[in-house]
Amino acid sequence: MSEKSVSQEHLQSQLHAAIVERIISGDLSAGQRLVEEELAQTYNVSRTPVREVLFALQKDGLVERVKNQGAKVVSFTADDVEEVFDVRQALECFCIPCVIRTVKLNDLLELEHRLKALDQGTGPKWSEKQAAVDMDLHALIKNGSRNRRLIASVDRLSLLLHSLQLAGYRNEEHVRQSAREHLEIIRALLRRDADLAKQSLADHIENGKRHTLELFFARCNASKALS
Amino acid sequence: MSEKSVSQEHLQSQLHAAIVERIISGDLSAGQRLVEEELAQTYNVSRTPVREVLFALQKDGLVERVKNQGAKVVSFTADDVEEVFDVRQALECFCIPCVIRTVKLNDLLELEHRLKALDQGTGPKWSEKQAAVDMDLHALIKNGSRNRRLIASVDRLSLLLHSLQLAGYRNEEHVRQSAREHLEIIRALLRRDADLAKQSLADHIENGKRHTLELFFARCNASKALS
DNA sequence: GGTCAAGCGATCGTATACACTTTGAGTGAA
DNA sequence: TTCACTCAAAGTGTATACGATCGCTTGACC
Repeated sequence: MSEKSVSQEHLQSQLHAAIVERIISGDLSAGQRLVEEELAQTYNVSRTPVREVLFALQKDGLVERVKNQGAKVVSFTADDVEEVFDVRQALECFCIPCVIRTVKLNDLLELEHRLKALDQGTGPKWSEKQAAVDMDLHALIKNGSRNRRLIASVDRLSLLLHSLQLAGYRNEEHVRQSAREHLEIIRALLRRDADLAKQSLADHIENGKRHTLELFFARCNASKALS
Repeated sequence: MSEKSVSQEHLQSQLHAAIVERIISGDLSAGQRLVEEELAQTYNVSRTPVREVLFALQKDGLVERVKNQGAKVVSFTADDVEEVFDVRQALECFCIPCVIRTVKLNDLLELEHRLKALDQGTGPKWSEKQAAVDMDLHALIKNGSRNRRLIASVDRLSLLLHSLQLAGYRNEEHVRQSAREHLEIIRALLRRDADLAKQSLADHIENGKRHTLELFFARCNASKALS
């Protein structure tokens, strides 16, 4: 009540955001138990809203709950990573025909322009800008579906990947390859070539999966080495 | 405590099942308010588990909740129906390549056999048997993906359709057409022809969407006529 | 007569209290 | 030593109580 500035609006929303943030930032690591009473004290609330937030996080796939045993942050396996990427591929590729019908030419051209501008230069915020293009392109695709359920599903999957710090990081070679793939997708869309765009997007997501799995295994081995 | 026989196992699970059942059976109709205290009294429990169940149902997409205003059974629009079918199409078609790799020949042949047996005869439980084949074929496809997240997503979507009593019912002409489409899909799978199987499945789901929308509009007009 | 604000009831959000389940450490006997 | 059992501690599941919010009605004022 004292340090919190905007404690007006729905404890649960704040709590949810706070805990998601802690999971995504890695402050709460995979497998860690989430004891209701502890969280309640941490945030100066009762167990009731904490329980409901844990419930929501379970449905989001960020925590696992076992009856009478409580909740813990999910631990992903390599299979999980594959599954998430595959579902994402299924959904995003499905968007393509609708995207081709509904996308605004200017949006595509702008993305293409930003990509070309980034092609040579390696300015200060180069990789952040690349990541921004990546996000915008994928947003353009999923939003192009005009299907709120599909959009929500893709967002859930993205959240899962973020929660594992398995999104975002790429080494320069990966980023460059990714950029080339983005350009292919955009050009296929510009040509209204649905099949090519689908194929390019599928390849792109498949590569993303491969890179993520490498990162995943690298981390696994790192943590094994510690023990 | 008195009339309930097996009140041992987790109130929430029982409650969840009970309320889902009431929504699917139509006992709780679209748009109907779900007041926590009422439900609590109906089932002789406190508001606490009721709240958590409503929370879960919201995440399942079966009820809508507005802060400080409570929950009500979702009302579907035609757009919602389209969205659900489209996502299902995206997911199930994506399964095909994996299905072709992993499916057991006998399972396909058995389905084909059952379909052929149903082709002419119009025995007593004819349409139930057709519906069973339908379910088994779609189960075979989604399970063939070996992707638990994808399977869970498809199941959620099916639950949504069931909740609107928009699944299951078909007139004889629809059922016959559906059976023909099933046969096409199975034959494409038997030939290991992924593209053809995808196309057949996509067409099949598209037709299902059309029939469901007809049913949906028929019901809308019927309820308009009442008012 | 219409409009807007205060009051009221219904209902939700949160806090607290109690009951039940699970876990694991400790004890005693084979 | 090992196994089985007991029992306490930790933590979840459920019930109840209280405070907060929203929509509707009422009544005064324009």
